[in-house]
Amino acid sequence: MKIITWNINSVRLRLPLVLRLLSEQQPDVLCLQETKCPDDAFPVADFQAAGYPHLAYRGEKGYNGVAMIARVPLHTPDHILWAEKQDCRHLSVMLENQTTLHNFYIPAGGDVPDPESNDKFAHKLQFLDELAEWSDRLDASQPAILVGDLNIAPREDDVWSHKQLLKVVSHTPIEVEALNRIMAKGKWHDAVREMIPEGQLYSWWSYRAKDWLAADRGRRLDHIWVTPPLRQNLAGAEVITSARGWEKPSDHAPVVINFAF
DNA sequence: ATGGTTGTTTAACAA
Repeated sequence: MKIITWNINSVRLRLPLVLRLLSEQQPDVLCLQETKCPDDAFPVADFQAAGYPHLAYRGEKGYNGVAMIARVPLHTPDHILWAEKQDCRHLSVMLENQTTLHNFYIPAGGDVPDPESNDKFAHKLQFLDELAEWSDRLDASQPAILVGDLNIAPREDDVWSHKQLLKVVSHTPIEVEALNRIMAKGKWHDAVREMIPEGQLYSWWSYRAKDWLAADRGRRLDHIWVTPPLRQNLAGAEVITSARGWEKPSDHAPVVINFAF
């Protein structure tokens, strides 16, 4: 089974890129974030025609939005509301093999890494607090997968310069420690880093760079986690960096996980 | 030290 996560930054504008990824990669499930698409405008027929009849989506006008595009059935779509907002930032389904799949879009958090002066950063930290409490209550003996744009690059080799990003939202100690506290409980394991344990690894490159590839000032903001029962089934991970260079790209690249079932 | 780009929706706002 192959699952891909991708922050698409408008599913309607980038529909041709999504269809290209489905065709080239043939994932069983593609999880999208930042669809920026109300549910009544989701391009259902295009995905069905591409061989992906099973869809789950929660969108809103202009911002946020999460979706799953699958060639396998997606049962009991559900969601949780986080940090006292109605944002479409979470979507979960049950797969045929009784594995729960969670798709998250964690708030970016604005520019200033101070919750006192920046409401958006306070919102991000509250979201992370609630994610920690929710993870504590999770039955990790059951197979579950968590994917999405978590908007945090936790490791020094998840960013182009650890030192230069210490005060940049996405790599500040307060966010990184919040994420690491969740991981330290042993409920979730970083599946991508279990498959690719060493070296620089990024999934996002800013639009503002003149030449994103030459500068290569990336960050690993997109993640795939699994509960302990699935660790033994991990069979490879990959960032499709080339997709960042496609025509009219998202600023995020797709992240792939393969399971040996 | 600063500005740099993109998408949605139309002058900001979010990322």
